[in-house]
Amino acid sequence: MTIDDAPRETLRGGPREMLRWVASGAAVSRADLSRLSGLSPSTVSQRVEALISQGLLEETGAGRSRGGRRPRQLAVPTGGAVVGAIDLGAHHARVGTLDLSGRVVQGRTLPVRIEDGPEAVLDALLAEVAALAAVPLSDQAARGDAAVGALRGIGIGIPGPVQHATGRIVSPSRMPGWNGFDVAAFCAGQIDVPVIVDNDANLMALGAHRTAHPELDHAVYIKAGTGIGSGVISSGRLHRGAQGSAGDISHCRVVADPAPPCTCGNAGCLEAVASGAALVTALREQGVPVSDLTGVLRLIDDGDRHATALARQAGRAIGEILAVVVNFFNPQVVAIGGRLADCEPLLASMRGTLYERCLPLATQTLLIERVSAGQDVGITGAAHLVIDHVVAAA
Amino acid sequence: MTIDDAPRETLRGGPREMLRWVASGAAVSRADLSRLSGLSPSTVSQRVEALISQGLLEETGAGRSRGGRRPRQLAVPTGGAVVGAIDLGAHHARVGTLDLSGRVVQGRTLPVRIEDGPEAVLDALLAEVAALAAVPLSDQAARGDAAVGALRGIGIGIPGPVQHATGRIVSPSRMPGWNGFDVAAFCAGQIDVPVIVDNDANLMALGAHRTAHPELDHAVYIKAGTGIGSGVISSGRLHRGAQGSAGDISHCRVVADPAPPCTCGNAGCLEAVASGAALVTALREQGVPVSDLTGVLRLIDDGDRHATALARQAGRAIGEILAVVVNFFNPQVVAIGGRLADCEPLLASMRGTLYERCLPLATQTLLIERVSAGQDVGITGAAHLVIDHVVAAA
DNA sequence: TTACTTAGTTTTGTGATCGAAGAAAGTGAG
DNA sequence: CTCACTTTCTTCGATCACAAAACTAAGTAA
Repeated sequence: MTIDDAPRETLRGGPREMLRWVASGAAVSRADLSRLSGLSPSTVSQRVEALISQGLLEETGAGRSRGGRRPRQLAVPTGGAVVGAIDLGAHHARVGTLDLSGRVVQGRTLPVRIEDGPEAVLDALLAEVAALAAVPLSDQAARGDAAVGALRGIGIGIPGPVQHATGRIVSPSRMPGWNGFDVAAFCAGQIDVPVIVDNDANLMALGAHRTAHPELDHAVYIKAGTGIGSGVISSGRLHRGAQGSAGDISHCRVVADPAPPCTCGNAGCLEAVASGAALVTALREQGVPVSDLTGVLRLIDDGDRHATALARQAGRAIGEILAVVVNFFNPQVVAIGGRLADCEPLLASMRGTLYERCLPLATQTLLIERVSAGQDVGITGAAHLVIDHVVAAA
Repeated sequence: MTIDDAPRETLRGGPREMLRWVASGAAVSRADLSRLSGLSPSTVSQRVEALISQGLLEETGAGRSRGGRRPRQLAVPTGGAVVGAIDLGAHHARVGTLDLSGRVVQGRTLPVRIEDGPEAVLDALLAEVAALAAVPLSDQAARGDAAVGALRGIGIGIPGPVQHATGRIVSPSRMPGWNGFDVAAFCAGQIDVPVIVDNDANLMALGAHRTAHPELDHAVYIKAGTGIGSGVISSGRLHRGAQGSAGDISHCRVVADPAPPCTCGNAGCLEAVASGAALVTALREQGVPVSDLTGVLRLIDDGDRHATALARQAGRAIGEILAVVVNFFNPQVVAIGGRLADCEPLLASMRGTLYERCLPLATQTLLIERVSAGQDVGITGAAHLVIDHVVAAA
């Protein structure tokens, strides 16, 4: 099953939002929800009623009084419905199940070999999701009568350009054998739940945004790992653009001398200058024996001159592109995630370039940060995407 | 009176949209409106009733039958309420009144001297608007009993950074004496109607979008005249960003050798390379005696080698920045307006650069065009902004 | 015990919308 | 000219999301 149109939160304080408030601890009682949502107590009561009857929320006894009647505490049921999520990377995939509030129930990291082709890779990952979903209570005693382990949908993040609407992969740089593959259709054939496919950077953006800044309207999240991508939040929603390729800045040209050739056939692409893969290649060409990004990061940590210089150059390159983006889009926050986000020299140069090249008005109140949520950002975003559809439809 | 928050079209087929449909001729009867809006006939009838009673719509007899009952024709009353609009430019201002459907009733171009300071300039322009609004039927016989010439609000476009929320101007490049001036507050003191202030590029974007592509979700409009700005439409709405500075790409750095100094203190800014002002300066430095942009455009038309080369360079510079924007934002359409939009060599280089530097996926279905609406795009956009507020509030 | 707070429910009302039914005003075939 | 059928538009409940008010529940503080 493929889902093409964006979810609409018809109602202020819709079901998703309520679930999230409760799950995050922002709301514990109906009264809290009423205050948060701005809805009247009666409406909230009615809503909560509906959510409870759907098994998406449960009452867990009474809380502390604050000078009046004690609140009836609400919680997202543990062991209830879950969604599956897959965050596919260049060498590893993060797979997990999450409850309907977006909290990770189980997460696992598996090695993958992209070059084995889509069928083999996806088969293995789907099997893992199915296995996780079937035993969501592995480490807890069975409890309650809620339908245990009902898998409501799967979200998949792909490290390359995806047409979200169709679920099809389009000309990926580093995924040989995947071009044109319809991930959504394939998965739909393997497992009978809604499958939503999106770019990994988009999912990171959504996950990070919902986790760290749900209240902000406009944000840009950069994912700098083996490749470079970005996800855009506009008016609180993921902006995908006309073809679903929004945020794909990997082949924007940056000044670099010499301009390194890119897998896309051009030279001087951001990805060819500032991605993890580019750093590895560049160091090797300088005769430094590194095998992968981990090695490069270790060298930088150790203060290696060449590696650090390259990191700085990468930071400037990212900053250069990001400066245009910030001027153009004027977001409230720019956050960088991915493995390169932990590289201090890179981050520092990026920040510097950004402040130097942006309109003062645009950087005046701009937050520039690191994506804080850890290895589960991707699957969190994927889950949110699925939840947004599944719960809204409920 | 200052208006701070964005308009929300709470209702599908809201009053504005209905007015626009009727005014544009897309709808002539209630039945048409029902088909267009997807609302039930009963709802439409009720709505139309309300609009008629507010004097925003009128019935003008019966139309042709199409095999059944004849439709009762609807029209936007001529000589009814109007909004005023001012599109301030570097040397001229376009001033006009528009009816509530966004159609220009009267338009006039006045010479202005920005350097006279905000009070003098705005006083003159407001006086002109007031004069126009007082006699909206100058060339028509008085007709009907509708309140004639009721001015419902004024929209103002400023050729520099504006904090839309407050109506304050922030560090403009080419507006000496205007920095920090609160246009909205000043105007509110002079004339007692809502005043909405925005950047001129934003207004051009809104005007062009509503005129040419109201059905598209994501668009970028470039205004290339004396300066360079852009306006962004995201999800059908003007995207202003965190500080209201979104779209301000004038000080993005581009490769240029030598990098010309910019008024902002940096060098190599897009504005310093590709704006009309930059072309004039550059030609003069080459010893070509031109006094203004008109002269430059004439030289290019005449095939002057230096001027044409500069125009091409400008086109490439704009294309370079636009390529990042297109990759990042993935719009459905990019349109260029302003006086430089008629410069063929510039346009050609821009297009070329864009296709060369963008992700194929992003340009695959991308429309690249010239803004077609003429000198009234700006005031049309301004009027739409005002109407969006005024009619929605009605 | 009394007064006050906070929490949550029930009842009733409002506004936007839809759907069904019907009224108004035609066309066109026989 | 009549009858069947269309198209247009209105009227009249029914529904849905939400709010306001009144009320119950269950506490604290004095």
